[in-house]
Amino acid sequence: MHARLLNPRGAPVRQAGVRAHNLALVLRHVAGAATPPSRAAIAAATGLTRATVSALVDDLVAGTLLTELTPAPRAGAGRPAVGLALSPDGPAGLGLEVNVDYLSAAVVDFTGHVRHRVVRHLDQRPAGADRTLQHLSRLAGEALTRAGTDGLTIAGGALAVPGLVTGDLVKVAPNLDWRDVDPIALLRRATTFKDIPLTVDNEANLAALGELHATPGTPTFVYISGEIGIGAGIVVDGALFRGVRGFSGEIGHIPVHPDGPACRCGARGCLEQYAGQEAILRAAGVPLTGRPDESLATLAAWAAAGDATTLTALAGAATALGTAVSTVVNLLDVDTVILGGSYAPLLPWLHDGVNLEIARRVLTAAWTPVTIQAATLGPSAAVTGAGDSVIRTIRDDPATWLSRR
Amino acid sequence: MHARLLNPRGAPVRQAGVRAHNLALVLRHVAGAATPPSRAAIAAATGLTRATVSALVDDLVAGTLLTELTPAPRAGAGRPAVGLALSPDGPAGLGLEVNVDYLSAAVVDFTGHVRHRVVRHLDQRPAGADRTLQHLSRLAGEALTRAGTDGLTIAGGALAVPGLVTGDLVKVAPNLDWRDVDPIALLRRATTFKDIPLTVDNEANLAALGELHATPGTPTFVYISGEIGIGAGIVVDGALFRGVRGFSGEIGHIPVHPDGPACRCGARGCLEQYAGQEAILRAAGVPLTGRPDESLATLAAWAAAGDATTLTALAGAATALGTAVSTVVNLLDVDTVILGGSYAPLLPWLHDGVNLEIARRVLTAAWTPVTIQAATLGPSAAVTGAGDSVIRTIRDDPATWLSRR
DNA sequence: CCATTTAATTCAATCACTGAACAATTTCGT
DNA sequence: ACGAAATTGTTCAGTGATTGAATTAAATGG
Repeated sequence: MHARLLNPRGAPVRQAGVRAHNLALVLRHVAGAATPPSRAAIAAATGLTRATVSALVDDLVAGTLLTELTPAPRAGAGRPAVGLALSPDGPAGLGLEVNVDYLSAAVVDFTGHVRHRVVRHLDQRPAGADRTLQHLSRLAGEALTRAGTDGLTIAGGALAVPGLVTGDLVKVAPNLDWRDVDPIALLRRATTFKDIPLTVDNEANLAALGELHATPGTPTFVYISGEIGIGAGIVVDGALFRGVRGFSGEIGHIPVHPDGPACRCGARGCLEQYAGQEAILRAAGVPLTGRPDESLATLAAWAAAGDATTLTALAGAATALGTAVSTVVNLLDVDTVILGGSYAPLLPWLHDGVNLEIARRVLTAAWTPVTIQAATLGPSAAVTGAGDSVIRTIRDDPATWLSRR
Repeated sequence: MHARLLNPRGAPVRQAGVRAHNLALVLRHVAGAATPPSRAAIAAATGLTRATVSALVDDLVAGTLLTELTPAPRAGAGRPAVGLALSPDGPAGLGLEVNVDYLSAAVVDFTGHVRHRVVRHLDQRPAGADRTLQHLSRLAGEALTRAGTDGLTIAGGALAVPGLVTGDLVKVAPNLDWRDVDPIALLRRATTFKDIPLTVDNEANLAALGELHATPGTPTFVYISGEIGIGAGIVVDGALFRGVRGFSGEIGHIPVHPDGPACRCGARGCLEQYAGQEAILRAAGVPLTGRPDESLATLAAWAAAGDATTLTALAGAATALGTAVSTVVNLLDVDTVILGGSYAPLLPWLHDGVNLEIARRVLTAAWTPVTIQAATLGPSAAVTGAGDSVIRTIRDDPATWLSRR
């Protein structure tokens, strides 16, 4: 039984590649361990020899990715083990988010903890990409100076956008009215981002990554983000499934009733028309104040009070959502669906309806019970996931990071 | 820029792993080359040195995976290159297929060519798993003796089944009326399969693999198999997407009209009710003789003759299929859809309807044109794919094969 | 017929991991 | 209190795979 090395597209592998792999292996083990493991424990768990692990750990400690803890009081005889843990002083990631009614920035340290987070609630629709990103730059500046006083090094930044992203380009963000925007170019005008590498991704994708790391033990799931639009992030075996161009997860435009009401996208009967935030609010009769967060609070309050119209509205949304989720499960055979965005607080009223549809429509429901759960990160999932995604690239491939310093 | 080694689940990597990877790299390059490359050409293309490539090629030739061709007449000066090609005498794969109205076995050699193929048309529904697999054993015996006279070594076998497969167990094959069948155990009763490793997989999955290798250059697509049921094989970046338990691709039970006619699965309005073989034949008024192949031929003939009822039936199926395909594309962002099974010969009458729905319903259709094409392998896609899947495991990881001989 | 050119092999050097021996540090038993 | 036992971590020679330069092999061309 020997390990298989899979290098996605035909690149040769030299000895350095072995080292790169094993560095990642050790780092992953430390990150996933319940309690700070010793070098010997890592060796036992990974199958590497203690000698090799020592050498690898030395490299990782020198690169500030790992820290040695003070020897813990140990049970039994023997030299006390020095525990190893991810270094809180290691490289940190900057998460950025542009959304319809707020901007946000966050600093996530190498252990995955959110060290700083700033939010500005403000309708971004009238501003336009240019001013919005200028505003975001200032917000990011605040977060970065705070990170600086902590002595953190920022390894990179990731921007979450509610729209279709290919590469680093935003093709369309319908609710922001963006088209073919290059947000990195616009952000780089600020001196704050002189030499920080930046990436852009869809909001649901990054939120899904955030949830992935917030709930270890569920490496395969679909995250559904219910905002004004409905997006999904598909995570398979701990990795985002992006599709050929990066446009995967457009669950909001799955046809639920092919001849249903017209959708903004030009088609008819899309999921958004039944389970989108605005559709639910309208069906429940909640007055649209222009502040989605307030309207949503009202909806939840009415539902909690048992208002019949509201409950009917939510039941309808749940059925439509359940139909779409059934489609997803039939196609992808995922066993976990995480409901995020505005769905998270509404889950108590959605849960049964969604489950009923799944029981009806998913062919394999009998053998593969599907778990529906609320997102744990709440509204900050996307920024957190964005910051997290930066440090994940280092965690997944520490060798390149170490060689660059 | 150095290569990343990713080992899916934390196994350590030693030098032998490097060799394993580079063996696969060389083999893949030879397999994908338009014309038999020399050692020097491989070195140039892969980035390895000529010395290394020589060593690797020697191993592969010794293991009968590669053969040296007689030096080709070369243009220009210099020592003539000896071309390298996949060996037709290398390990071969046995493909097996159980379907509703036929059994089939095929031998695929290491180059991917089908060397032998046998088919028995016979309704399997009354037989039951036990007798069906006994019958298949005999059929496989024929193919294997023929392979033996060719001097081929059979490395393993794969069985295609129209049903839900987890691991090596068939949970359900509705149209065969199988439940919790262990086909490998039943096949192993025959001495034919004394020590050949066997696997089982869904028919659409294996057909998709067959198409993958028959149409190089399309590493990401969805293969839709229109038989009595409708299944799909999802191929992403050259690999099957199986889902958590292996139940992915159940496209036949995507809800098209959630309140539509009842389906065998217990739900309502599943795709199968609109675009399944029986639904189309019924709508077109083709008499059901019990021989699906004959009925299908009649349908095609009537369509070609311009029969109005038939054309309406096909248009309806196309719309439903297009709705389901739109869902798939919205979710997975694939750019190619391959229609196989009974859909392949009907494509001329389905094409426009499917495309129309995609244009309407796929949000990103403007930037990601979706190609709809007919399967190239025809009805033998699954057996071929099954045989192919065996030699693919060797091609993807020649090192383990070499070490086992 | 010899210079040129391209292909393939040989061989010392390098790099990462292994395995065994060793050093370090603690607990346990008497 | 002290040595035996246990456990962690390091050192070092050995092994396997790749590199790179030198060498051998086999053709063309003037």
